[in-house]
Amino acid sequence: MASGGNIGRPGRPRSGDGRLSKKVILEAALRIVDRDGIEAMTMRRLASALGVNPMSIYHHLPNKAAVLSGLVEVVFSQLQVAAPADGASWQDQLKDAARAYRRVLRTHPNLALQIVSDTAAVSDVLVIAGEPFYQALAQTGLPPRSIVESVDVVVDFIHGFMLGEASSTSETFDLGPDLLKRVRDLPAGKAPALTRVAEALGESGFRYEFDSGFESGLNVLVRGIEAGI
Amino acid sequence: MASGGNIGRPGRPRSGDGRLSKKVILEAALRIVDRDGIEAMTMRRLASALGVNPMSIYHHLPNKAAVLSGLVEVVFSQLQVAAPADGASWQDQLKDAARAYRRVLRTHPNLALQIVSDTAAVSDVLVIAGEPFYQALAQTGLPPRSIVESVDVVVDFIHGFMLGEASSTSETFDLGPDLLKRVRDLPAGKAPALTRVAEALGESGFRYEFDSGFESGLNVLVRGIEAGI
DNA sequence: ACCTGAACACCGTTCAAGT
DNA sequence: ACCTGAACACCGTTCAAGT
Repeated sequence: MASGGNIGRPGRPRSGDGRLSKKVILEAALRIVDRDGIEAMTMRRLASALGVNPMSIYHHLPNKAAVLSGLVEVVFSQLQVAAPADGASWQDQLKDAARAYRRVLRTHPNLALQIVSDTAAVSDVLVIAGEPFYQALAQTGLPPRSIVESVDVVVDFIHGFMLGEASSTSETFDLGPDLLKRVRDLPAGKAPALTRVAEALGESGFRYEFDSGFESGLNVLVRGIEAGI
Repeated sequence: MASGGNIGRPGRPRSGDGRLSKKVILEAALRIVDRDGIEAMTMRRLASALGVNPMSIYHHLPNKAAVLSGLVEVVFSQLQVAAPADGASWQDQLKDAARAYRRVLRTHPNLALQIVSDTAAVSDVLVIAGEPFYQALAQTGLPPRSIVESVDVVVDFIHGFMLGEASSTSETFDLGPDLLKRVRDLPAGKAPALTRVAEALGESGFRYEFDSGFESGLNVLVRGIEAGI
């Protein structure tokens, strides 16, 4: 189904029949990025994954940058926010929009850096991806300018958060023991406030949970927006 | 001064005398990144900027990744927050810490992506860079766990913000006309809330100012943290 | 100890040629 | 119109050799 009426190995067009297209190229590229990381996505490896000459790709996409931008578009087009439950508060709608956005980025962690930094490619789709955020904030009664600023701070937070999350592998990022040790090795009095917090939390307390970290960030943001109304 | 008792062209050791060192290598690398961007920083170009064989660098730094991580450390070591004015509220201290952090990243915009994504290199210096944030939040009376979460949301916001700012060049990012056009080209009813905001602001209203965007983000965050006390 | 030259296994992309 | 092969100007890094 992925490549038309193809009876060969699934998902991989038999060389000769399944004509190359932007769509199949980007699908193959995304597969490489997801499996082996962004640095593995070279034009030559992409071509060989497609069973094709490296130069063939250039008939459908002008260069490597266009392939990567194309991937950003593909991923963003997958973003779907469930229509908000009718009775939901704007606070909950805003949080749902943020969670949906995070969910999409998490599906392709190896692409996160590209997504978050390829502003050109993003802004093409952002007018659609951003709608749920505007939808939620429209109900606050805030002036348009404040709505834009509120969306920005939420999106910036998500981007920053995703960078941290994407560069880690496990669900929980265990910097407890490591951080505690580093803090203790510090010249005395160099970072007293951090030291006090670290000692109070102890080893286990510093274990970072991405899910709860994300939620607590959302809480701060929502309350901050509320306070500005 | 940059390279010891050197009488040759300033800042550039005469080949032969000024022995290579991690320090001079990183200084040259940072110059390349600042001037020509991160992708221009190749081992071969770095070597030629130093007037040296490409392989010589490997005697002081194990590989290219180490050069880039080294740059992150160099930049972070420049971070200095002025000691807080004695009467300053924790809110103002937190904002000052954030502004100082942004200021450092802005000094090397071409390195922003690397800084924000090289978590390993960052965390080495973060125990020191983070202190002003902990200092400020210690005065809130929040429990240690909440302090950590508050620092995280602020830092994540700054990181996300910096990505947007670094990938733009001018002070003000003028997506007004462009965005308005794109919104109007949208299938009707596809993004009503965004459309309403965009029309209300008009072309000029959408002109994005990074400085005021950053400040309004800080305000939301500070008020959100206040509300959690 | 520090530096080098030649070499290897890659890159992205141009260009002229094939069907 | 689409695909290809050979070639160009690069990469990062290893290894053996020089001082």
